[in-house]
Amino acid sequence: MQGRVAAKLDQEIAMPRRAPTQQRSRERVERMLAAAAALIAEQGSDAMRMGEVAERAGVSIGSLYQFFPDKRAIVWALAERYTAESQACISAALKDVSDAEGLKQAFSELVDIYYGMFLAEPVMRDIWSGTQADKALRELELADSRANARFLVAVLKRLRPGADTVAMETAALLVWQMGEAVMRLAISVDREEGDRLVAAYKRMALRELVEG
Amino acid sequence: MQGRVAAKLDQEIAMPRRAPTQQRSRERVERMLAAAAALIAEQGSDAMRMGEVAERAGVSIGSLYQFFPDKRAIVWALAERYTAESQACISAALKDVSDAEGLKQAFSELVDIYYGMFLAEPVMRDIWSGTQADKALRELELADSRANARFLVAVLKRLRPGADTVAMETAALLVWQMGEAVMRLAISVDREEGDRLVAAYKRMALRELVEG
DNA sequence: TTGCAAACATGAGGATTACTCATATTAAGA
DNA sequence: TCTTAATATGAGTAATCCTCATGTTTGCAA
Repeated sequence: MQGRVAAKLDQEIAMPRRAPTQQRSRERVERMLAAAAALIAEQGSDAMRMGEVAERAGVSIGSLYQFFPDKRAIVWALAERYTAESQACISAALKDVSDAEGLKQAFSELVDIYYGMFLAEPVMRDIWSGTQADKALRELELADSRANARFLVAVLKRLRPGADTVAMETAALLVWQMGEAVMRLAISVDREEGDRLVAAYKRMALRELVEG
Repeated sequence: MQGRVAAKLDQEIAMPRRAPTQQRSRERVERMLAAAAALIAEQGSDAMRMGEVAERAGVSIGSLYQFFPDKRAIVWALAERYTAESQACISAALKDVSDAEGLKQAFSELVDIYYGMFLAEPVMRDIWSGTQADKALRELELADSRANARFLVAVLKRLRPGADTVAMETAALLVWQMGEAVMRLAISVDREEGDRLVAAYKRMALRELVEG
């Protein structure tokens, strides 16, 4: 992304400049996000132009900047929604796992769901592909991975009560971040190889999680 | 990165617009790359300004564009040098490996060297952190991973002559790309956790490579 | 109902920056 | 020495993010 924006060396977390309080403005903010998502789906977030977002949302450029301090903040807001959704999903899937077989099943399903989302959701794919270049997004992804790792650690503690907690936390975080990397890789090669890579990752991660 | 450049939807591979043939211009190109590297080390490649690169290299902005079609091309040229260097290093380290113990030792050393480079080389760190956002760089990294994976596969074939080649290739590529991801993660958390993550990755990858 | 403050809306314009191009200069071969 | 291709220059172009002065609407208390 972004000329001016990137020049700012202090990449502070991008938050809404002003939270919309009225019904009218809340709807307008929704339209802005929807327009941004559509444009990202069409051309990618780098090619997304603020003027185009405003136009498509039916608002002025000024209104856009009333609620989003800069371009990154829009992408961040979309990313945050995705992480919130997926965290809920992951938490639910792992909540009741109590044995190795259950973990295998749940983890395998989660990976498939994630892979499917990466394949099908251009917006998500674009955002998480560009993650590494943006500090705020990188931090969001890391926080997300840590949260997901905690769900995994909870399961692991039930499976292997005796094992070292720090080692478990390390393994869980590793497994999760590797997963993100594998997804990015898998969607950038042809489908067949992508499938193989995801399957291999699944096997590898499960071995690590189950056997320690 | 960057306004105009990013807007170009056809992200063709960035190659020197004109190869310097005279001694004079070759030296100037070297100065440009050195200036770019210095600026990236200081502020990161996003904050690197073309005008600043030219000024620091002691050339005009026009000369810069004589040899590099755009900003990405400069970063790409630097990245390419790093991959060429590291590939030579990896090839050498794996060339004479013939048993599991040797693989463990060689792989472990390579990971340590890589990790050390990520920690110590701000330019390399910056470039590979931003990799995902730039198609040309992503392709370079993938090509690099594939090349390195081939070295690994050669070793694996010696270790386990009977095993499935495609599975080996998948595992090797996976291990390598995961390694890149782990390095990026490791340098973005505190040193202690980073060390733990790298160690866990090493163990995990070796188990996959040795045991299949 | 009315008045008022705060929230919201607007878009022309400022500022930055990647990149071009017409022109001038230098090197290399005939 | 002459000619041509390579190289050098930097003021100017275009694209785009973001600001801000000004106008409008909403919620609410008197």
